[in-house]
Amino acid sequence: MAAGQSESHGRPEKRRAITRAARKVFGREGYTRASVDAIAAEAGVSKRTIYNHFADKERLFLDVALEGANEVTAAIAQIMDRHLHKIVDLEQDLIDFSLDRVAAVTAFPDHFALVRAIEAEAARIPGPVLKAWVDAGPQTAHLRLAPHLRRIADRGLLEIDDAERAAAHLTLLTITDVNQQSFYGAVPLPPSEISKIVAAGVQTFLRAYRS
Amino acid sequence: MAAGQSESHGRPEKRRAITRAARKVFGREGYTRASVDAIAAEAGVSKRTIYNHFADKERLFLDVALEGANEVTAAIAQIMDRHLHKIVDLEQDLIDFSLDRVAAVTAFPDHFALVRAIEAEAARIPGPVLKAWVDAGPQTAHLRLAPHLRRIADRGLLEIDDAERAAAHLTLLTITDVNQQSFYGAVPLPPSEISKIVAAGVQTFLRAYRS
DNA sequence: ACTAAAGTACACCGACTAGTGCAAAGAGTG
DNA sequence: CACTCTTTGCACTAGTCGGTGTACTTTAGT
Repeated sequence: MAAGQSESHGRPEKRRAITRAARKVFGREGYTRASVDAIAAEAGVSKRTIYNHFADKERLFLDVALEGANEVTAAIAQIMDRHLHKIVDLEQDLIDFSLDRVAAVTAFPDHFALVRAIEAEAARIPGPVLKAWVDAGPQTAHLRLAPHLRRIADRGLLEIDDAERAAAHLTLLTITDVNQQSFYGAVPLPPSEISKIVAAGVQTFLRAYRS
Repeated sequence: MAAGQSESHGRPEKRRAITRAARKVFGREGYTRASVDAIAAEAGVSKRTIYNHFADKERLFLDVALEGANEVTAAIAQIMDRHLHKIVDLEQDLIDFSLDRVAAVTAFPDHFALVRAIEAEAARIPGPVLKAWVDAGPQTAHLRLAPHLRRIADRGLLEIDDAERAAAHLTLLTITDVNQQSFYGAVPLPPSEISKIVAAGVQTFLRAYRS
C-alpha cells in the first residue's frame, strides 16, 4: 500500500523536511504559484537536494498529496471509532462526530489547502493519478463511515438500505456544507454557525434515516 | 445592480470579446497559469487593448467572475420557474429540476471551471470581493430556491420550518454531490450515475421534509 | 473629408521560473 | 584514515510573464 513512496535516493530526514515544506507552500500558493525555490527555502534545504529526491515539481506535488491523504484519512478513522463505536444518544453522537470531523479540517490546514489546489487543477491532473488520490483520501473516508452506519442500523437505530449512500448524505449535510461555506477554512466561520449547520444537517439526516 | 461594470473606456464590442475569451482561458488554465497574451490571442485582440479596458489581470478576472455569476444565476432562476412553478408529481418534479440544474454546469463549462479557480484561490482573494461574488452567484441561487420550497410547503406537500436550510439541503444532496464527484465536470460522470445520485438525493430530501 | 478616440504591432523591461551542471564541503561507514 | 554518498551553493540556460511605451493604422461621428 506504500503510496507515492518512490525509491528515495537521499537522507530520509531531508525528505521529510521537503515534504513538510512542500505541503505548506503548495497549500498556501497552489501548485503553479508555489516555486521550488520557495519550498527549498521553507525546508531549509538546497534546491538541488529537492531534485535529488524528486524527479520534478509534479512528482513532488503528487507524493505530498498522497502522503497527506493517508495521514488525514487515518485521523478521521480514529474520530469515527471514538464517536461511533458505542452509541448512547444517536443524535448527539452524530453531532459530536461531525463537529470533530469538521475540526480536522482546521487541524490540518496545510493539507486541506492542498485539497483545494487539487480540486482546482483537477482538469490538468492525469486521470489515473487523480483517481489514486481520491481513492486514498475522500473515498476511503467514505467507505469507512459506511460500516459504522450499517452497524448502527443493525441495532435498529437507523433504517438504511444503502449504507454508502447514507454515509455520503451524512457527509454532505454536515462537513461538505461547512467546508463549502468556509471555502475549506479560507474564510473562517464562527463556531456558533458551524454548530448550527452541523446540528441542522444531522437533524435532516435523522429525519430521513431514523427507523 | 451593475456588477463589476467599471467605467469602460473602449468599444463595448471589444470588451465583450475580451471577457468571453478571458472566461474561457481562465476556466481552462486557472488564474495564475492563464496569461494575458493567451487571452488576447483567444479574443483576437491586441494585448494592449486589454490593458486599455481593464486596469490589470486581477480586475479582469473579477469582472469576468461577476459577469458569469449573474449570467448563470439568471439561467438557474429560469430552471426553477420552469420546474417548480406548478407541481404535479413532487418527487419527479424535484428530480427533473435537479437534473436540469446539474446540466447547467455542463452548459456553462467555462463559468464553472472558473468557479473551481475561485474556490482554489479563495485564500488570496480579498474578503469583500469574494463576498461580492458569493452574493451574486451561489448565495442568490440559494435565496431564490427557498421561496419555491416555501410555497410548496404552504400547499401542504412539504413540512419545512426553515426554507433556506431546506434549500441548502436539497442543493447539497443533489447538485453538490454530483459536482463533487465530477470535480465540476472535469471528470465526467456517466448520465446514469448522475441520475442515480440525483434520485437518491431527492429521495432522502423527501424522507426528511415530506409532510 | 476631418478629427478624435480606439485599436494594433512590436519591441522592450524587470522579475521570476523549472531545471541542470559542477566543484567543493559534509557526513556516515568500513 | 579513506571511501562513498549526500548535500550545498551558485552560476547558468532557456523560457514565461505582467505590464508599458511608442509609432502607426483603423474606426466612428460629424
